[in-house]
Amino acid sequence: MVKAASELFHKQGVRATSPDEIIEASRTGKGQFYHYFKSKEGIVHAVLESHLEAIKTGSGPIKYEIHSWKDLEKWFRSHVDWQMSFGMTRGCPIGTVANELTEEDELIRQDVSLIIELMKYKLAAFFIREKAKGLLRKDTDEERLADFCIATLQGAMLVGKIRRNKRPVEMAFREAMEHLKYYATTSRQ
Amino acid sequence: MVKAASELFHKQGVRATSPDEIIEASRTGKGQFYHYFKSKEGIVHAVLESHLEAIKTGSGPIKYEIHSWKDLEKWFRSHVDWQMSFGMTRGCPIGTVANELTEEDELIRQDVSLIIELMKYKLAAFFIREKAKGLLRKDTDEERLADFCIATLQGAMLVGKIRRNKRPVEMAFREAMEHLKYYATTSRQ
Amino acid sequence: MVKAASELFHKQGVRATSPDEIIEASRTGKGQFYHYFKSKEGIVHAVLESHLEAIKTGSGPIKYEIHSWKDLEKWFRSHVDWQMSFGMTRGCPIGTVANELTEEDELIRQDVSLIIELMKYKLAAFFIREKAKGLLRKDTDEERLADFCIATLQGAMLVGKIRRNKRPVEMAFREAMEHLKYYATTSRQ
Amino acid sequence: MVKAASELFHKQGVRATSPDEIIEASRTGKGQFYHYFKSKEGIVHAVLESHLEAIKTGSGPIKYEIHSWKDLEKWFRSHVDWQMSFGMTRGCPIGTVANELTEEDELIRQDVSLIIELMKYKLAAFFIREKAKGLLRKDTDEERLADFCIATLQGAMLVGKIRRNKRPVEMAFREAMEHLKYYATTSRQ
DNA sequence: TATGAATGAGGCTTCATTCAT
DNA sequence: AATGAATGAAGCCTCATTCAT
Repeated sequence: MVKAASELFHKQGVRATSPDEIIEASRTGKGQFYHYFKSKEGIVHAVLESHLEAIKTGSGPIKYEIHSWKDLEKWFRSHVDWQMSFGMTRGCPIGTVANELTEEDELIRQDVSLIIELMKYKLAAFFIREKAKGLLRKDTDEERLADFCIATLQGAMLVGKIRRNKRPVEMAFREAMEHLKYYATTSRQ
Repeated sequence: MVKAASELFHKQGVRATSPDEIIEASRTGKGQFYHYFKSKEGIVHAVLESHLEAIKTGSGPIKYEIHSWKDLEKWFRSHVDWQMSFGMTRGCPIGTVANELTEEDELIRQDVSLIIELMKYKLAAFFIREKAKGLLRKDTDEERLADFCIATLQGAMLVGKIRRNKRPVEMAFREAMEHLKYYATTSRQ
Repeated sequence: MVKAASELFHKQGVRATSPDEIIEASRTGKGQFYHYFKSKEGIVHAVLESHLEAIKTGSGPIKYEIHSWKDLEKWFRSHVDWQMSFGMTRGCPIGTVANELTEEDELIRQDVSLIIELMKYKLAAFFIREKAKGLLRKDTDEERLADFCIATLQGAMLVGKIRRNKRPVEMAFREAMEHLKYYATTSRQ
Repeated sequence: MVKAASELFHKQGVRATSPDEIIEASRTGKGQFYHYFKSKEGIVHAVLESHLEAIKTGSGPIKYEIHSWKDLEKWFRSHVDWQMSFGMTRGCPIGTVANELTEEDELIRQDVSLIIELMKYKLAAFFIREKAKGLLRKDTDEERLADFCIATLQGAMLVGKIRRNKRPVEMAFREAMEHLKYYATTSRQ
């Protein structure tokens, strides 16, 4: 059920997905839905929790355990690959939900915020370790780099969907990587 | 009417905005709406056209005539400032519309795509001019830089909305600027 | 539409009547209902307003212009007659709505309250006039008598419905009339 | 469970109370509910039986053992007091259930009818005894007086709830008492 | 006995659009 | 050009009840 919802939210957004549609896709009854999730917001929450879990545990198509520059490259890469598997018709599943937020959806906003922060710390952890190893410039702000990665990622995927084209995504990712590596290379100087 | 719709779409998204709401906000009648815009899609199109126009003509809060690094900095800066004026509760108005696209909305997708491309060429134009002046590394791919700018912009604003915080936006922008300037500084070497 | 709703509310109560049922009974469309009445509460309000009007103008089956003891008798009498026309299966249409009120229904409560107050003053007016003519004991509290009439009326009709029997209604009304007339007769002493 | 249901029915009516609500309020499971009461009608029946029992045995807040005019006064009085304890937001619990009856609810109607008849005979018993003692006019119809009491009671409490005010209740009760006592006083003549 | 998952009909409301004036 | 009444499909949710454990 959560899986069906997750898929639909990713495909067409939260607003465009009705409980009925989720119910039909998951072959259950109406009551079941409202038995497990008090409301539509409830299932959005559940879907986001499942995303959080996927990032934590490394299930899901994207691996967040980054231990080398190669891994980071792969992290970017797997996003494009995944997006391409949908013919460039979708963006990031989390970004898609996030973008639809309004001031009313404070609870959901917090869920998304938590996910973004987790992503951020997973990335920052890599930079911190690199710095500890002396492979990164001393004056690097690791969180800043993580924020930068996430922004580029989210934006690139959105543009990819808009343009239905992987090129801008790859271009943005390449520039981002180059920028990040610059911190590494110069550290060796 | 288009203005009212634009405001509502930015605030709460397209799907969450009903023709009735637009009609009420613009103090018109139902007939008017369907007279001028054949359908809801019609007004989305009109709103996007108005954004396109705003970018072209430089009306609107963001200036796309970039003639110096200062201007580019200002371009980023004015996005955060604008976002802050809504208490960090909204993202980019174009990104917000774009995000809700599904495979059905091909026409609207093209409208958004056009806007993104315009933005891109406005940015690329700056890099091209800089290169022409010999102030940018010869091997720079100007479009790539433009793609990178737009991705970072869209992503950063989205994260800003998610976190309800300007910090990650500023951080991402700073990194992006640093990266871009790197092309300039090294060009002097 | 209001008429159809009024009839259904009287027959089965407000809660047991769905907008759909009203819509079907009045042969309109769903949208029409919500176009005229913002909500179900809206039509309850409208129905109550129509009752208020009926009392004010004297349309409706009960006449509130009471100018003699005969009229008062007839006022009671016409209530039983009306109730009998439904085979003693219904109570007072206003009481029926009133009884379903909860603390949430403050607006509706005020509507009903207004009707009851109108009924009260129509009745009190008669007693006042009688007193003015010297046909009622000087120490009579006219409002009190009116309150008493309304209470007996409402209670008797409810009991009539419960028992499906006109007897208790008539009995209660007879006692009430006797009590009221006592004020008149003793005034002659 | 019956107690929880009774409370909820009194507060918001039968229709507005779902089995789920009763189950939650009584901290049981769904199965329990349908095990003990075959249906929602079943628990309404049980609640009414508990009211009947309360009147028979004199448990409950209202005493029906009336042996003096003082007791009768107290009978009326305790109703207002009880109603006031809910801030004049509720009517008579039996009247509330009764009001929602439709032609379908024949079984429940009979339950309520039985209660009303019991109330009636308890009251009539007092008048019969008074007459036997020669303290009531010979031509008094005791049942009629009882019907009158119950009607006034039900109606007054309903009006009290409508107006959220104890005054009309007290006024109606005072008139009723005066009327009843008139039978006693004149009997002495 | 006891628990709560499962069911699907139906309740209230909004939506996008068309029609009549 | 302008107004808002009319339409009915669909959206979100609750209800009363049954079933499986």
